[in-house]
Amino acid sequence: MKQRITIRDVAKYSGVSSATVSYVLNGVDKVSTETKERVLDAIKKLNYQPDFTAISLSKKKSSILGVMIPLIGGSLSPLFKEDHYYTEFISGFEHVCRENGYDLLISGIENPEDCKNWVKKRNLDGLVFLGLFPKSLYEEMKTLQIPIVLIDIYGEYEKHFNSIKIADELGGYLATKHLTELGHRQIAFVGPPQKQSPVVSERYQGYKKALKEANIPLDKCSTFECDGNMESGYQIGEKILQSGKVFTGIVSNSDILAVGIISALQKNGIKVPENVSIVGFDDLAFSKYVSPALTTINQDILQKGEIAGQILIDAIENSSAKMEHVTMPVKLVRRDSTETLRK
Amino acid sequence: MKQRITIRDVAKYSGVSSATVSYVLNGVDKVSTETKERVLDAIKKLNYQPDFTAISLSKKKSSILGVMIPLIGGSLSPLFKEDHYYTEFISGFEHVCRENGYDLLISGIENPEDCKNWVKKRNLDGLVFLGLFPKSLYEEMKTLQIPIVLIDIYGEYEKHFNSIKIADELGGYLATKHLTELGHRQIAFVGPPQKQSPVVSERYQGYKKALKEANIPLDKCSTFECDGNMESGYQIGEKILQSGKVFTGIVSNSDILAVGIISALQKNGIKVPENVSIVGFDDLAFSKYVSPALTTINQDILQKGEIAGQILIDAIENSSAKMEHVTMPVKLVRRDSTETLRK
DNA sequence: TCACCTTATTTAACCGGTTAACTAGATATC
DNA sequence: GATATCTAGTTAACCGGTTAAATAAGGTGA
Repeated sequence: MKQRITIRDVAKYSGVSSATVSYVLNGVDKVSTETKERVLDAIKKLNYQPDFTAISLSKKKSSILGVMIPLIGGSLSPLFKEDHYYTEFISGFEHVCRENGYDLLISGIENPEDCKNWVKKRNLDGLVFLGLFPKSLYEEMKTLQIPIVLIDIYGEYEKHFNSIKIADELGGYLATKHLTELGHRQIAFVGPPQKQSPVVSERYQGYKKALKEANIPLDKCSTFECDGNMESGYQIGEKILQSGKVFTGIVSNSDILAVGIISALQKNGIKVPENVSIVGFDDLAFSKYVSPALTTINQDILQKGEIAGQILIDAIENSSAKMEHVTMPVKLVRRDSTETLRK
Repeated sequence: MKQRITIRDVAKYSGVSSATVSYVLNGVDKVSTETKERVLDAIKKLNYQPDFTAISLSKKKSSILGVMIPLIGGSLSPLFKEDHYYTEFISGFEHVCRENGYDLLISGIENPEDCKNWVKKRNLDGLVFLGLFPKSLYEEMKTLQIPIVLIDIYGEYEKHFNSIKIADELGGYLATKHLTELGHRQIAFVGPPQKQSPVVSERYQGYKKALKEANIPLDKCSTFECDGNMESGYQIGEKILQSGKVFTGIVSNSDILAVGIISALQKNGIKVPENVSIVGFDDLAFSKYVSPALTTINQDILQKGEIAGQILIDAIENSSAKMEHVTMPVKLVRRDSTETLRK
């Protein structure tokens, strides 16, 4: 069995103590230039690779960041499976992690205890919460001594953690205004229950605002509640048709939902955008290529992931770092799922 | 600063040595029932959580499995961002990991050295390669003493590692046969270059076989090469139109490509399936909901991830485990992107 | 010349577990 | 009754790093 090259091997080879090697490795300014060179030489010659496990143990710092994703039914939320949001976010996050020597651990979390234990057992240095978790979890997290970033979370817990979100209300507003400007006056809003998700609530506020500006009474429109996945969008699409009400415009809380809705409408002979215009939200990678290409509210998810990583790493390495609350911009991207109202 | 509860605290509390606690924790049959109870009681009372970092160091086993994803341009492959394949796989993989007390680390890999060092520095217990890597990487991996699972890899390296793949040739055959049975005789095959990807090559073999069975000379058809992402599919869609040749059927190497192709066709006034029938490959979560819903070759990606996890964990925990080579089934799922050839 | 800093380096304890080797007492074997 | 084997523990070294404290050598100032 091939033995691992340890710091002591390097020490022996270069004729110094292991402490000196460690100092060289950590850039502690205590070592003479020649010794340093000898050590670095030995490291190269022996192809020494530090063992992060040992470093973690003694420094109590793992250089690992955790990405927490809600579990539903014991499995990563169905959303994870179908929503590019997660992968785009993780791509950005991973990039920053890698560039700074951190690794990322992904885990589904079912209850607060699990999460806390997970952090403890792995000595995680930081955490990002990707998705909506029960309140008790945030409560538990307060007692954790590591930086945490909440993504897309509103409410009381913002105070206690770093947070990144987007201009959700503006997004809802822009989406709706786009439709009113195209002449639509019967506009439905589709999304998960606002009580569950403040993000939806924010977007809904924007929706209401745009309706008001266009002098459209709220009672001419309707809100449809559903889960966040495509299947749910499909079902809500059918429900809209069965509702008896006629809508010429739909504001969807996500592209994922929009795709499901469009699928249901088209299956029932309703054409998008000829009969119904629909605006999505997120501008996922695939939204440009579905048919019709989605008009949607763009957010830079990749960058969101990068910022999350930066905030965490900054907080870890720079103890004077302040709590961060970032609100990222949104913009309307016009494609083919919306058009001027036909008389 | 709150101190961590260690095994020695538990030992002191229950009046035994730390070794005894360790034995209890590891189920070593050396401890009397009463002592065991006392220890377990102390663990509960003190809310002791083992430190996996320390365990990793002494056992040289981290309980962490690595998921390696190719980097392109320093960032997780663009495919990762848009292809549900990855998330579905990871969902399955994560599930098995979690149930067995493993965590998963995700990292983009640029070159073989990185990968090897990564494994060393984190003491990873096992690895899954998700995507296509340069040959030199597999070569390097041979020297690693941990179980590895290759996903969708053909060729010489199969011998040295566990592998999971699907019946690719059959898939290509079924997709093509479906089109010939619908009366199509001008059928294009679209996918990444076969030289790069043996998976594509396999599927192409199936395609050829089906054409032959239908007495369609190969030269009436064409192969189009592209990358694996949607944008690439879109471009190839336009290229097909510009090629001057007329195809009524397209076999696409993936749903991702198919969506891009359809997008391009529709933008140019070509209707799917009225003018062109197209068969995808993978049956991703969203393929049911795009318009038209994709006829495609289904594979169970979630299960693929689960099997990958099982193979790794089995190999880690059971030293007598043999090398595994799994070929998973495929089946045609008929939806709306294909129809009988119109005269 | 002596006391006092600096600087470069070593020593050794520590992080929180595991585990081989040892021990003491009880039980079995001949 | 002497010896071997089991059982239920303990001791202490070890995993591979870090780091506070000790040390040795050289340089300064009075």
